[in-house]
Amino acid sequence: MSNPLDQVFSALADPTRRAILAMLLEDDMAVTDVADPFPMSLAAISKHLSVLAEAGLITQERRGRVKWCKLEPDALRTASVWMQGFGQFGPVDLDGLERFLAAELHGPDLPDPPASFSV
Amino acid sequence: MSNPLDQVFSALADPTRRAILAMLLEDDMAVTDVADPFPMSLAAISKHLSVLAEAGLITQERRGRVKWCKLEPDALRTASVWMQGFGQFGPVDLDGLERFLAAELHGPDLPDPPASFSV
DNA sequence: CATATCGTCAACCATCCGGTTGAATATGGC
DNA sequence: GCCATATTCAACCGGATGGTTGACGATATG
Repeated sequence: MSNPLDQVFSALADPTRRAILAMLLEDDMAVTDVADPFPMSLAAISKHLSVLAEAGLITQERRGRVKWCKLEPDALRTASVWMQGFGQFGPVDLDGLERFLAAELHGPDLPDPPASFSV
Repeated sequence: MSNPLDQVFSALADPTRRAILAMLLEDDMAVTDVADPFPMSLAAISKHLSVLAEAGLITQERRGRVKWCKLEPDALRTASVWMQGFGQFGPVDLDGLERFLAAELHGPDLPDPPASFSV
């Protein structure tokens, strides 16, 4: 699965990983802190972070004994460009955003992380 | 996996399915014709089409004994909106497009479908 | 009616995925 | 040196995925 689009899309296909990205949008975080709001083991989150890192969606820098995770939003660009081949999804489609949030918010499953960001 | 973002992203995570979408961008097609360029069974393609349909990325309409597959690019909008939360990937990022195509074209694996569209 | 075409269904298989647990490997602080 | 903290590793498990094959139900066509 070396294809970068494969990696990016399949990384994004998991709600836990999308939630992690949303958290990192607010600030860089240590692995332990990323794991905190999730109802699963630290090892599981560590694996999720590896997937995100291999897709290029985050980078991880070890400083001391803590490993800092940093969002790399540029990695979304290839995927975004690919999708744009199917129509123009302008950056400010507020209509679509509204419908999307409406559909999503009384939605599922996930824990409770940072709020304000849809998973 | 009822979450629509889960469905869309994981549908997009497979290169065969992305290739199918690219083919349907040019024209509606019957299942058999979709399957033609791929080195796998008709049943396999039929399953891929089901995945795409459940994600809302295509619709299928049976007319006579042939089932026509039609692209539904609107389904990409929720995913696109989600990604836009991470930065502004405007609809015309030609710089990114160029890098992306360069990286992709001497790329992988897939059969030979319609060309002109990166998988 | 007989036959060919279109597409799905069902069973099966190998592999991947998301999770667990427990042990192991740093590194930091006292 | 000793203990706690931060993170990964390794083995395991159940369920999803992507593919195969063969049989089947519809729909055209001669």
